[in-house]
Amino acid sequence: MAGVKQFDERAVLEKAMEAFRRKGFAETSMVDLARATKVQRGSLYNAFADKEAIFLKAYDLYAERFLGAMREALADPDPRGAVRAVLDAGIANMCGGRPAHGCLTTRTVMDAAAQSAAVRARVRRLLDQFETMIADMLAAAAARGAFAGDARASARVVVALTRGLAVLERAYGDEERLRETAEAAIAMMFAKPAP
Amino acid sequence: MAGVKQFDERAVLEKAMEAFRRKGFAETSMVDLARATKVQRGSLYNAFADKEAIFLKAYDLYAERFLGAMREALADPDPRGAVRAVLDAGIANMCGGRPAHGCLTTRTVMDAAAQSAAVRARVRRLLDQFETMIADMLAAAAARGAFAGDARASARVVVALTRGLAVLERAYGDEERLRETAEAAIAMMFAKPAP
DNA sequence: GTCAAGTTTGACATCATTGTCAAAGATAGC
DNA sequence: GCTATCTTTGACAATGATGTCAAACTTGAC
Repeated sequence: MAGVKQFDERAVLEKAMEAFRRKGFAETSMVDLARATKVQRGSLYNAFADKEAIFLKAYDLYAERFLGAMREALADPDPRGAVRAVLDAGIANMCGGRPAHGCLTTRTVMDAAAQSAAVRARVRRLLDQFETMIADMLAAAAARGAFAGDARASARVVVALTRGLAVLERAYGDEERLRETAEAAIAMMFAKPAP
Repeated sequence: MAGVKQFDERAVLEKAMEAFRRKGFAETSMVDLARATKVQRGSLYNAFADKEAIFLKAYDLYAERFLGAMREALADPDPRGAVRAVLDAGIANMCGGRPAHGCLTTRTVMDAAAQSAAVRARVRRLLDQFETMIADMLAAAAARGAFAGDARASARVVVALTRGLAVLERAYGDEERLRETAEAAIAMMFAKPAP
């Protein structure tokens, strides 16, 4: 059939996101995307500029959900609980799916083939927003006396930790291990002052 | 010329390592390797089985140096100082070069095209050895009463942190920022109990 | 009904990459 | 010097990717 668009752009981006999560930007070809979305390659080129354009839109979808999940996790007023919830949500995000999705942001950052200015800006923005959300939570806790330390710097540590967990997920594929590591990190970072 | 090998295998692997650090396993082609090593592509195929074989040998070279540097860093008997030295060495490792090398292990772990069993085993072994070195140091410190906590779990946190820093290096390309984040992490992890 | 506009489809050109191979060439050992 | 052996070199086939395009086709508007 022709004449009118045969597919829902949103649904296509959803499928494209799945594909990119599975194999990363560089390793996902237009043929892969066509297969995953059940839309002919030519139609994809007609609807979007190129692979990068599809990626950017799919990534926006991903970022929206990721940040939404993190915002929820950060609702806990106790900074320790909030950080635990953030790490838990991060682990759930990357260990979901079969085979496990992994972290799209981390994979994209490390992908030499995804180093266009637009892509770099996109992932940086997500990391910046993520960091700011955590910093805001910590700053609020500090204002109440529930946290001592530099909110911004500590937020960066938490972001770094989540990135590290994403790498270890790929290396070992062991969710339990990630949970233990996250727990240990929380124990170290929020060590109760000795009485 | 022909008849006898025109190149030093060690020197070739050195150059190959540079190339892999620059672009990662997947993005480095045999043509790239030929250019970088000044050895014809056919000669490379003659001397090694394929790209993966070259990578594995080059990675061994890298791992040897990385672990050597980390062993030195861990000589500091004070666990806080040792962890700082480890993070410093890690940052120096990935920020060296122009453009900065980045972390070869992290990149390889995240590279979907480098997921052969052999490559996976190689990077896992490096991470395991790294972790064990840190755990041993912490266990020794704990035995002297200079560290309280689970040495193994804490070592995993440190490894996770170094992986996270490697990701942030790629994302932001800002060494100073990495140093600040590392410092903040140490401050959080080795918080002095309140007097 | 006709037409303009947009979509689909398959084909095509181009390019990069991998891995193989045969021919040529040089060396070391005898 | 001869020869066996290994290396070099350039060519080649196969594969897979990207992006373009014209032709066929629908549909909605008039």
